[in-house]
Amino acid sequence: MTTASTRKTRSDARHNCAHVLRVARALFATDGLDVTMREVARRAELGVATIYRHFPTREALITAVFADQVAACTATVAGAVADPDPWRGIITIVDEVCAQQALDRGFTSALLGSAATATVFAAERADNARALAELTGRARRQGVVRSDFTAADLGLVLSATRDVTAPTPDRALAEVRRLAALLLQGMRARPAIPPEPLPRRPPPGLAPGPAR
Amino acid sequence: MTTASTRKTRSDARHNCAHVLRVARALFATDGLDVTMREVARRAELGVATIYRHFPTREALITAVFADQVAACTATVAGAVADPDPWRGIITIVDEVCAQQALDRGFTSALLGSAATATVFAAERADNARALAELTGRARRQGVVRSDFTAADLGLVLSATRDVTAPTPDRALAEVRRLAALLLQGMRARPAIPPEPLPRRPPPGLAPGPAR
DNA sequence: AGATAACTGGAGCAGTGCGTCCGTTTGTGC
DNA sequence: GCACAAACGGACGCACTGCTCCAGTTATCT
Repeated sequence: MTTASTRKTRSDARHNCAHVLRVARALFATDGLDVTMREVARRAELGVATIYRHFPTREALITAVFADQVAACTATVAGAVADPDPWRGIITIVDEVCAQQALDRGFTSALLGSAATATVFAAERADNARALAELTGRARRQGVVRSDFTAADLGLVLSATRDVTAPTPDRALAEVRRLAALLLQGMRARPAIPPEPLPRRPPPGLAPGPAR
Repeated sequence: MTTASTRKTRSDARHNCAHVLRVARALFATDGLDVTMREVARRAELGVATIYRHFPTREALITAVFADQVAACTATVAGAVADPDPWRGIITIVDEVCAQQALDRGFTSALLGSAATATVFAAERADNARALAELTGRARRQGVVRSDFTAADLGLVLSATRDVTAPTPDRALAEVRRLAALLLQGMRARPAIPPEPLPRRPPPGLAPGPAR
């Protein structure tokens, strides 16, 4: 690690590394993050040990696979925050991130964290949270979103589109877009209808509850 | 099965069955559906075999645990459909179901289906879908929701609140309510702002995509 | 071409989950 | 009280997952 060996990394190793990355990306995108290492190996037509040589652990593989997508996402957020029109910035973020989520089943799990990946990309998540806070604050001050809108709401929106299940990617994208549109509509500043009183919970005894 | 045995089921067996059901309900509610059978047994202070005697399979246990909650949910939907005011019906459904989802981590997975439970409660789901379709149709015809609103949208709303993660049940409930409020706001009929054009996807090359 | 270090693949290890078997305990009817 | 079927509990089998070991292969440098 400190001193480079006399030999360079063999070309087939480099090729296989990239190949694994490609295959894993495709698998994670279609089947989600809980694909087994054996399955990745099988689809790459390689042995498991080969994968483990390039990516010492499952989590490392996930991190490597999603690194650039997460970076792109962070860039999108940064760009949106820089937008002089905060509302357009919000639209951009929601639109982009939701599209990413719909087209790649693994992406959301990797970024937001799931059972398979505890704390990967925590730093990026924190950065994004800060950026989102600034953006929502500005939007609220400019009065383009409802006055009680917070960064937490925007986070809520982004996690609401988490697992919209649909048979095909096209339909998933359509559904996520639809949901995002509804939510953006709900976020807009608008004095017309008050934020929904949500009155009366009619039949008591509806929720038996945890009984704990 | 055809002829009842001379003996009745032993009282301890009945007691244990109910006890397992109670414990499992509590565990599923707090920890989600992927709780181990061993864990259920441990918490119930019983052997695993005892659980398997009363509930031949894991899925059977889940079904038994959530049967009444699903029934209550279906009843809520039916009641809401019967409401002369379709908008209030929609609010009721969203409110009730979201509350249920927030307070019981297992409920949504059990009803909507997840990795752990493939097709349990499929019939109830179908019934609810029919009811929802009728309700949304009526709401649309009466003009209380945006003209392009469909039953699929309502389903989207209900699945959007799926896994809102929060440290405590209280906070989960608050977040889900908040999300539901935003969505209901977005669903309302309103000519003011058009349904969000969602223009320009600025930086190309944002989504590397599955590369498949 | 030949030496050699790096790379590879599949068997194997440890851990975990669901569901079962069987010897032991216990509630129940007489 | 006693007999006995029913219920119990924990060890066990089987399948699967992340990860490692080691003998065989192969690209690269001279």
